[in-house]
Amino acid sequence: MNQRAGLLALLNIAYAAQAQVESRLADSGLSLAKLLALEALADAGEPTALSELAARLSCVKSNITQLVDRLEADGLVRRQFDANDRRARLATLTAAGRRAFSTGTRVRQQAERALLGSLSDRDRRQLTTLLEKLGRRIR
Amino acid sequence: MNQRAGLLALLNIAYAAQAQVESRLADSGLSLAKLLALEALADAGEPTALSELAARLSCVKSNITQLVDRLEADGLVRRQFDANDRRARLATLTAAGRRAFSTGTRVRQQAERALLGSLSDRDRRQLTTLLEKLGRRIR
DNA sequence: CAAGATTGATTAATCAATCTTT
DNA sequence: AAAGATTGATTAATCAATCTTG
Repeated sequence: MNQRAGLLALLNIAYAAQAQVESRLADSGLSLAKLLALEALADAGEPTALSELAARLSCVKSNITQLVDRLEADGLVRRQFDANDRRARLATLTAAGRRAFSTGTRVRQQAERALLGSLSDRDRRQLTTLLEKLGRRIR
Repeated sequence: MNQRAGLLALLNIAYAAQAQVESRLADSGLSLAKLLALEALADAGEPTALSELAARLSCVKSNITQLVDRLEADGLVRRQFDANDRRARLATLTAAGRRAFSTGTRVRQQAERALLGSLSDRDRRQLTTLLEKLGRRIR
């Protein structure tokens, strides 16, 4: 994409920043999508229904089905049955999943500091404010 | 994703903004990826090799192959042979492609104004400056 | 019928491998 | 061998349709 002003500038930067983080995470066999799912599970602290996971990650259920498929294939997550509702599947972190979450989070924070650390405190505050304004207007 | 500070805030806003534009474009049967390809062709003003297109859109060649497949199926673009280099394929806009480019661009600009127009001139200048700073640091 | 989850199709991007032409 | 393009596999997301259970 171009570096023209406006929306495309925002998209270009965001995608470039994400690519940067993804490439760091890839060294640990993770993607940002996978890491955020692990984080949601870790935050929940207990087996979590896939539909609940979809809500927390604000995406569609079928996306979670496939993401959990891949996480399960990686051995980071396990599916369990829900004793209270036999329609539901619960996802839980495995030991490897907890390890991946903690190293992945460290990697992500490092990459994030490398990116946003190039801004001064004042610039970073300004950026946060502007993104908040935009965010309010969007949804 | 969460609305936590930092990188994720940037990604959330960017994705939301893009989704907004995509949904407007979808009414005309376009996506942002397709529109940007049409724009690159219109800007070039002449039949353009797919590898050249990949360079202009800064993506991988195989992506362009498939994007042009879809644009060709939509009747917006045609592949031609290159008389000077028989390895190359040239993409050209059809009449429908030129029309789609012009209406799509109007839709995009409208959507963009609806998004960024919520910011004051000063805020918009600030945002541009900050994105430039970030962009310099990233690549 | 509605909720939970899955499956299949499609878009969009990547990478690796391949095929043709230079 | 290198350049241009394509193909096939994979990740990630969406939507529509389906199946099971409530």
